[in-house]
Amino acid sequence: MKSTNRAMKMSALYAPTLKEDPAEAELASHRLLLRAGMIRKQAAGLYSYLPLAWRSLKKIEAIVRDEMDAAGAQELLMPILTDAELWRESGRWSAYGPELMRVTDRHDREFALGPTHEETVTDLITNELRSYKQLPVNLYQIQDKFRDEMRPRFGLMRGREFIMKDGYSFSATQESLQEIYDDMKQAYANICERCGLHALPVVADSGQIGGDTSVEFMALADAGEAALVYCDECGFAADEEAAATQVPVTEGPGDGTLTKVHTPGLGTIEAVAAFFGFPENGTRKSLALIAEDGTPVVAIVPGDHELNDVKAEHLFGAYHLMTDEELEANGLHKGFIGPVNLPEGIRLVVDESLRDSKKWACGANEVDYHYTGACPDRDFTVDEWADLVTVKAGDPCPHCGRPLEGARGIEVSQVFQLGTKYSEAMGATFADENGEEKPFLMGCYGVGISRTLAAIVEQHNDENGIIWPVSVAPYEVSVIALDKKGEAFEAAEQLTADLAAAGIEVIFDDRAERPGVKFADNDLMGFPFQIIVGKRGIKNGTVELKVRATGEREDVALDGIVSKVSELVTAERR
RNA sequence: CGGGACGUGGCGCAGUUUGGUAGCGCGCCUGCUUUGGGAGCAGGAUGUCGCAGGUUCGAAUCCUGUCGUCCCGACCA
Repeated sequence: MKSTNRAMKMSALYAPTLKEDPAEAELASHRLLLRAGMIRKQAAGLYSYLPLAWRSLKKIEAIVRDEMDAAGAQELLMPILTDAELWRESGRWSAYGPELMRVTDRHDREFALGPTHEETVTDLITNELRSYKQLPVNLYQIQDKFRDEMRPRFGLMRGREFIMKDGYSFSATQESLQEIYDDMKQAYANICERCGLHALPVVADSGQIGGDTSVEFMALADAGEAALVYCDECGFAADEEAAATQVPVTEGPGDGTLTKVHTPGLGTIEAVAAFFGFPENGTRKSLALIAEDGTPVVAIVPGDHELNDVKAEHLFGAYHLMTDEELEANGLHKGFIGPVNLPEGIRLVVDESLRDSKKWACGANEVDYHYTGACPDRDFTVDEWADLVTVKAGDPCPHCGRPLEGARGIEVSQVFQLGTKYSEAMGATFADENGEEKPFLMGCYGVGISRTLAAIVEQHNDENGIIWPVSVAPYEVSVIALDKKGEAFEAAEQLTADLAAAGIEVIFDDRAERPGVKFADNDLMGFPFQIIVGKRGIKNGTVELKVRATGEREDVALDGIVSKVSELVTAERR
């Protein structure tokens, strides 16, 4: 089947643009996609993709398919509706919680609208893949996914229905899984690059197993929901919540003898540091909390750092900070908590970074008093040393020691080594070389297609609208006819046809609008190259070429414009 | 789910405090003029004021309930 490259007429295009910012949109991507007539909301977290957006989405999908196929993955398509039985087998019917969209058929049989397809794909292959000789297999699909988000937001960024590429690999050995995982990681880096996204592969899981078993690709953007730290020097990057590093600490004031200091009303780190004339890092932050099992705990981190919620949950389960009543019941005083003279029965857990520090400035467990020179083992006993801090910008890189940069990011994709989690739960096994039944080693690999679109807009826009990278632009070139008829209009019409014949994706702004309206709409929609055709230029045999990204314009001879634009476009197709 | 805000022509908003004939800008339709950065003049159409009850002679406005949307937080492509 040969596809014909047709030019689109903007007079017929369904892309209702908005002059004013929609009240509901805050984020640049959300606002601009709405304004450019590319998406419309159906309900919270549910969007229609209008023709322009759909073209861009199909281009992103094409890039993803190309990279997947090149890496040896095979595309298939599984049902969106998935049997509840499968979810019960894996334990996720309950574990997934209210986020799973559930439906019931006329026979009262339960189903879920797939939020991801580990169960379905495992069920699919389990009867067919019987031998290690058939492995590995790597399958993927691109389809709509459903998640009943507690808070859909930011337009396409977090929807209840969204387009995802989800892939799953089945291996006989860890080496094979690792190999596919590495290939997928590389493919994902290529995808971001080809979509014009500046993204970092970020360690997502602190890795109890060790090594990198999950990496998220974060498109850097201030609007991103995730905070991350990264190192420009060695390329290390980690989710702020997952990052682990040795935080440098300064010693507190004093000569090292335990000294009680009257600090009336100084119940904050800031006030105490100021009082001693010392950096906040020289103080110790003590937090009182109740672990999931009810144990009262005092957790201590360097004064200028925060307790990491995720790490704390690993240690204490579903913990909570003590309320005022609980503090009182445990004999603790808000603002003056510390490791010395801790009431009986309170477990003391301290961040690793403080292990070698011998002169602590900390609360005295007495209202209006602090200690300086408090020393572990001599003045108090630590029950457990653990990694507790939230790493922040400026902390040393765990690999090379240089200061980490901080940034925010949009998680556009993730690769993950699942191991035998699902295959074991669902009894999916194969026979190995020795005829022994073993659970498959699985990996899963996801790309948020619709989110990628939003992330691209987030990174590529200015006050006038979207600036599409050529590789994902709905049209590569727009031809703007300034006149509604006559010689110049006909020249524009002919030029459009010539560009289309040259294999360029072109849209012809033939609307009976004033020039200002056309310029504004074309900028808003963000076509990378605009060719402006007016009678002024046509008289001299020229048209004007405008590059959306730079705003540069230049007059180009009409008979040379097709080859010139072809060159420019081809150079930037990826 | 907790906290906050908001639902008024297609879009953006005023009007609600202090109840009394529903308004503005943009867009839309018609005509004339205009035509290289969101035109001008003239004329015109479009609203059960989210929904349901209630109070009142009278409700966009007050009360109760309900639905929806957005923002902040806990989860995730």
